[in-house]
Amino acid sequence: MEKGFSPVGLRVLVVDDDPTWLKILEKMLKKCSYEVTTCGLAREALRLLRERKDGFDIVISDVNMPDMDGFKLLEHVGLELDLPVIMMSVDGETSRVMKGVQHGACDYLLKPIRMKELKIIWQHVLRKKLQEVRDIEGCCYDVGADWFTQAQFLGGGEDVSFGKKRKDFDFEKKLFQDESDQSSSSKKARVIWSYELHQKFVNAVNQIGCDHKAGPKKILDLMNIPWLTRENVASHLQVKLYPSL
DNA sequence: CAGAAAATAT
DNA sequence: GATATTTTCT
Repeated sequence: MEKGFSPVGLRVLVVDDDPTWLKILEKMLKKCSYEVTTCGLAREALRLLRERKDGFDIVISDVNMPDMDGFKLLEHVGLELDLPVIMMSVDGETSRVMKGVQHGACDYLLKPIRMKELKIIWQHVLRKKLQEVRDIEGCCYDVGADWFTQAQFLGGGEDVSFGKKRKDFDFEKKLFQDESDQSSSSKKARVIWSYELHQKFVNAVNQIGCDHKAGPKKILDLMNIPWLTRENVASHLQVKLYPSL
């Protein structure tokens, strides 16, 4: 077991596409005397992690990022590096939290995040290390298929009435699909058109001017946002230009 | 590739 | 249930 484990200097990698949160988290984490590294792109994070194997102790990542689903990142990290990963998002939607945990997140934080919560994240690092020791010492786990029963229980948790077997079944079906199908290739993350982003959009449209045709392609180029797709712009354009339809 | 419309997700 | 965003189809 680690003799002198200390939360001080814990190497934390923070991943969030929102630069504001990145700054805030960095500041908070540093106050906790952690060593902080931040990055705004999931891919970048993955690159850093691969580049400096054993260079971080824990990862804190936002769930929905435009360039890559946070779950995918979580999966890769857990698989390739076996580091504890904490997921975070603004909403506490049950299905997503569940998904995060199922995919190996050691914790799920809700924004806004408080110091209190960050101060104790080192426990996950320690816990993981202790767990590894146990595993090595040969402790057998009964990997019973109880999760299925539990999922059923959780699924019906919000609606505890009988006679809804059909619905429950569908729910389980979805869970299964999550586990198998897209386990490696997650769905496209939704783009959140923040004021800032919309601003860039408008800017681009203006730059193109009234004389030229402001097609999604050109707008996209002018916005110069790496992870944004033409479709994203197209749909946004559709709504902003023909609000009534 | 652009635009409309249908499908989903939040 | 309304709204926001994605996917599908022409």
